[in-house]
Parts: sequence; C-alpha cells; structure tokens
Amino acid sequence: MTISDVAAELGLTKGTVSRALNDYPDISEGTRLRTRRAAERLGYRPLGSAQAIRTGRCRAIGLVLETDEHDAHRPFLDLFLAGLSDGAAAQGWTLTVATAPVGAALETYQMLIDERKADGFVLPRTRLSDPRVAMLRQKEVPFVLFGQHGDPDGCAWFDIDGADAMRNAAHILADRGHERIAYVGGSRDYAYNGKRESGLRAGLAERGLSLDPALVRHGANNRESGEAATTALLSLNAPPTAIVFALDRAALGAYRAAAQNGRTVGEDLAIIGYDGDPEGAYAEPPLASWAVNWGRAGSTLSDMLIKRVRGAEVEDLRATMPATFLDRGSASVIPTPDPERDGAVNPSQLGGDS
Amino acid sequence: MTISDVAAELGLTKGTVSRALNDYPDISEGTRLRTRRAAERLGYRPLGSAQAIRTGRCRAIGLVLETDEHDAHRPFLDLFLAGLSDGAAAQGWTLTVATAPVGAALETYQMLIDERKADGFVLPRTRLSDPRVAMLRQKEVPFVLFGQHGDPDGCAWFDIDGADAMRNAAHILADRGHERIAYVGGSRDYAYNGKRESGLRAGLAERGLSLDPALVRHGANNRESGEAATTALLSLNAPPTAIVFALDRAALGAYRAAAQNGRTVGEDLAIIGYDGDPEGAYAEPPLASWAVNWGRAGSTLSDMLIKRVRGAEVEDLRATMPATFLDRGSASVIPTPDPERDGAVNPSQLGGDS
DNA sequence: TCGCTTGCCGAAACCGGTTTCGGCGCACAA
DNA sequence: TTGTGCGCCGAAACCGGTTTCGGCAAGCGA
Repeated sequence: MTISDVAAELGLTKGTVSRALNDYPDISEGTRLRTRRAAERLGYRPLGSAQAIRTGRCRAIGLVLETDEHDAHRPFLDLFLAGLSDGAAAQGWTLTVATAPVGAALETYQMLIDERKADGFVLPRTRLSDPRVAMLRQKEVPFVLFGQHGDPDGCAWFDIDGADAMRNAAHILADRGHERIAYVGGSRDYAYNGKRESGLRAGLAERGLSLDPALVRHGANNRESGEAATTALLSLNAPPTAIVFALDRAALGAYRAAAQNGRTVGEDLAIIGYDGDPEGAYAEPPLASWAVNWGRAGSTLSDMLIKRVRGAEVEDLRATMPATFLDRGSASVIPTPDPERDGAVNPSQLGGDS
Repeated sequence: MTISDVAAELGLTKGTVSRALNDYPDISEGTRLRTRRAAERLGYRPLGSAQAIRTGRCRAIGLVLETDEHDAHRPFLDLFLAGLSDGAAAQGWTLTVATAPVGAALETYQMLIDERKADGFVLPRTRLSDPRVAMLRQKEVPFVLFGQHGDPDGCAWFDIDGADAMRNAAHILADRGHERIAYVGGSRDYAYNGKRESGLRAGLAERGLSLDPALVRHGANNRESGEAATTALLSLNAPPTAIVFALDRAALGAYRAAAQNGRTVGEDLAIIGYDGDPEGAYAEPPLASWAVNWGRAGSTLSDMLIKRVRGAEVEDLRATMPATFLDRGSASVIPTPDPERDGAVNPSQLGGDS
C-alpha cells in the first residue's frame, strides 16, 4: 500500500496526496478530508525510509547506552525505555537503541548520524564534562540532556530535582530530631552528585544545621563502597545519627556496616537513600528513599527531543521533575536517650557545629 | 558525502560504485579495490533509509518489550540489549526498540513492519501459545524466538538450556545428600517452566530419586509468592531439605519463610535459584543460582536473525546455550543428624518415595 | 470584456541509493 | 576475416515518498 495506490484510488496524483496528508495550505479542505479518510481506510502508512531520504528525517529518537560502566546498575531501564517509546510513539516516532563501551560511544553516535538512523539523541547519565555534548553541538545534531551538564548553555535538558529531594531529606531528618547528619555521595564525575550534596546542605541550613565536612564521603556507588563509607562514619568520635546517601545501592551497604558497628538501622541510625530501588523495599527495615517516575521521565524526554528536532528553541526546553519520598522504616525518629543503655550513642553529646 | 560524490571522485558512475561496494560479479577486482579505498578515505557511509527504499531492508533488528507484565523483572535488560546491539553492529545493523502493553503488542509489530523500521524481530519471553508467532508467520516476517514455543516447527529459536541446569541442580543436591527435593516454578504460560521442571525430574531420576508431587509448586514469580510457596512446603509433614526455584526472585523470598519456620538457609535448608540475579550475591547466605550470559545470548540472537533475514533456513537456526552454576552458600550439604538437637528435621525420617 | 489575483491541483524534478539492460572493446576460435 | 563470447562499465529506470513550479479555472474589480 503505497502513496501511489492511494492516489489512484482517489484519482489524484501522489504529489497531491502527499501534500494533503502533510497539511499543505494549497490543498482544499474537501480533498484533504477525502484523502485522509482514504488513507485511513486503505491502511496506508508512509514508509519511514522513503520520507527520510527527501526530508532528512527518519522520525526516530536515538539512545546510546554506555556499557562497561562499573556503576551502571539500571533497575529501571525497562521503565525508562517504555517512557521513551511511548512518548515517541505518540508522535509516530520510534526509538533506535545502540550500546557502546564508554570510550567508543562517540563513534557509535557518528555512525547513527551518518546512516541517519536517528534525528536526535537523548543523552542519559550526563557528566559534568561530557564529550558527547561538544560533538553533537558541533555537528548541529539535536539532543536533550537527561541530567545537567557543567555548561548547560545552549542545551535542552531535563532533570530530576535531586537537590530538592535532598533538601527535603534534611528537613525530614532534622524535624525528627537528628542533628548530626552525614552525606555519602556517588561519583563526582556526574552532575547529580554536587547537586544532591548542595541540596542537602541548603536543607540543613534552613533548619539551623550545617554539614560537618567530616561527615561527607564521596565515590560510594555500590554496596561495598557504601558499607566502607558507613563504617568510616560510624568510627568517628562524633558519629552521625543519620546518613543520607546519593544512591540506594550504596545505602543498602550501610545495613551490614551498621550491624557490625553495633548499630541498628531504623533504631539508632537513620538512613535515607535515593533512586527508589525495588531492593530497598525488601531490606530490614525497608529503606527510605526517593522514587523517580522513570516512565514519565522517558516520555517527557521524547517529547522534548521531538520538539527540538522540529525547531523549538533550547531555552523553551528545560524542565525538572520532583522525586517522591518513600517514607520507610530506615528513616526513623531519633531515639530519646535511654538511661538504661550504655551511652555509646548519646545524642546530647552530639550536635556538632550547629 | 553521497555515493555520487564517491563516483565523481573516481570518475565512475554511482551505479558502478554501488555494485563495487556490494560485490557484484561484473566489477573488476581493480575497480572494486579502488572504490572501497576511496569510500573509506572519504568516510562514505550509505544512508540506511536510501537503501531501504529500493532493497526493502533497513538493516535493523526489531525488539518489542512488553510492559505491564507483572513479573517482568529485568535486571539484565541492559546486558541483553548490549548483546543484541553488538551482534547487530558487527554486521552494520542497528536495533529498533519499542514497548507495548501486552494486549497491544501486535499493533506495535504491525506498525514497525508497515513503516519498515525493522527487517525482523527477536521475540523475547515466548509463551507456550504466542499470538506473535502466528502473526509474523502469516505476514512472512522473519523472527527468532528467545525461548521455545509450544509449536516450534518452522521457527528459528535460541534458548538457554534451563532443563539441563535443573538436571544438574538435581545431581548436585542429590550428591550432597539431599533426598527430598522440592520444585517451585514460575508462571505456567511460559515454556521455560515446564522445561525446568522436567529437567529437574530427569536429574532426580538419574540419581534414583523422584519428584514427589506434594513438593511441586507453581506460579511463584516474586518474593511474596516465593515466600508463600516455601512456607507451604515447610509446613508439610515430610518437608523438603532442599528447594529448587525456577526464578531467583522467588528464591529470595524463601529466606524469610525459612527464618519464620525455624530453618536456616544453607544449614538445614538448601536453596538453588535460577537467573544469576545480582541481588542473590548479597543474600545471607549468598544464593546459589544459574547464571545466564545475557550478552552472548543477545549477540547470538542478532546473528541468527540477520542470517534468517538473509535467507537462511530455520532448520539451521536453532541453538541452545548452557547456564553456569554459581555455587554459593545456600546450596549446602545436608547436615548429618545431630542428636543434640530436637528432631524437627531428621533426614532419616524422610526420603520420600525414592 | 479584459486583466489580475487566488485557489487548487497536475507534472515533474528530486532525494540517495539499487538494479537492469545494453553496448563497447577485446580475446579467441572458426 | 568474421563471428562469438565475455569482461566490464555507463545509462537509465526504479524505489516511495516530498517539494517546486507552472497552469487552469473561477472570482473579482475596472
């Protein structure tokens, strides 16, 4: 079923049918409707590749996933893909996915661009300094960042408001009686880390607290490093009563560290993670965390990219989405000092520099 | 950089260049080489969409992921995608991914076919009776099953040999002294379930044991249902000393059930899962399981599908891949009866119908 | 009545490839 | 010498769309 078949059916030429379907102004309303109905009735769908050769657009969103990234745990990849795909499908677009080792990613982008397998790209896991951005900018290929870049000028971007989540985490913990609150971040190459830390700091300040430099750790992006960071924090002379992690998978490592240091998560140590990793629900006690709606994130990114390809200005393509708090057992109220117990954890001794 | 540019550079016509690059027999060896070098030097890459319009092939593998499937936990999706993508890229192909609710999947396939966004499909999660197979067969669109179908005649397929894994699991447990071994399967709609159960049965038979019907459960595809199945099994008059699960995520639910029934996994209850879910490594004790090389599975599927599109016969496109055993703490040796303890678990009372 | 605009559509070029067809030039056998 | 076959390449059609251009006919004012 080609456009010529539709044209023959209507006694028109294919050029006219094409213009009718694409809403050219020099087509009468009657012809437009007749054509549209006939196309619908005959089940005509324009061949993507045939359009692409003339228009230069294949109606496809490109996504390059970087493999062999040691902390690339992706429990939500399917939801994210579903969101991207839904957002694309709503406009008649599709999704072209490729994978590449971190080092060879640029070549993969180049290939997809040269063969015109994608009209633009969603860039996940943006780093503070990201070579993909420079390349796509130079080639004038549309893209939307997921997460922010060190230099977001001239970029369209979408981000989860991790800073605000951390700010609220600080409020929650402070309101529950915590005063010594620690932060354990992930890799510093990514923009999210700095944003989450500064968000936490801001939230603490709003409660008259501050983030003790001794209570800040970085580079914890899996259970082992989360466990190590927690052990280090609990070994301090003035240990924290609550720890906020930038990543759930690091937070899950804190449970074992707490047990080995005579602490019990949810009783004398509060923990809040970030990501809403499903594993957290099965921890004992369940891990409090910030859940991200990955499906909506994906569909929003698709929308933004399609608009960008169609010519929207980057200044109009910037948005954030809040994360929602999963208030679970690990984010406990601080216990009141119990004279029956030994004073290993005595809040009155703490309070830090606030 | 189009084919005409290359032709002009060489003083040839674009038709000749095209034939040279596609190894037509009526091109002299010298011209073929000259052309190939020039194309390489100029960085020429044929436009996928331009080729597609004439050849009818866009050099893309289609993958439709079904969403809102309640047990669709996919911890390895990224590895699988990477494998598919690598296998495709090795032949200059790409990957078109779409998602769809289970009910609407057929329309998504239809759309991708009509718009020629894919030359063929990899069908993951094949069910015993699968409408996708009938549809693609009827439309004569190439496809490769991942997992087997109820009626695999006329189909190309690739499968992980779950039956053999289960057979070996039976051997391992029997050789470690277990005699009452239970099986907890997943959803019966999928072919893998029956295969794993019969594999276990075969392995037991080879050790002179049999699978007590009372020790078989089905439909456990998450922690909760795994926990429930385990509780039921442990409440029997003659409970099992070992349980084999068709899915790790069900096996992880057994830990809590064991604890609540006074058992300790790895001491008086052996557990073997299947999938190699990374969470299993963090369980206490770590969950023994069967790991699947998802990357290789993906690249093999890509290879097979590309061959199929190029005309290979389905009979020549069938393969299985073994899973490898992760021998971890939960798959313990059965304890010798301890006269000091109460007789709640006394292997000498057991042995079932073997 | 004439001329000019405007609405609407046909005709044809075009996009970047692939594939078919035909013919030139050379080697070889008759 | 002529005919034949073959190796090799140019020319052009073709794929299924999009876009440009030109022209017909109706409407309108002068």
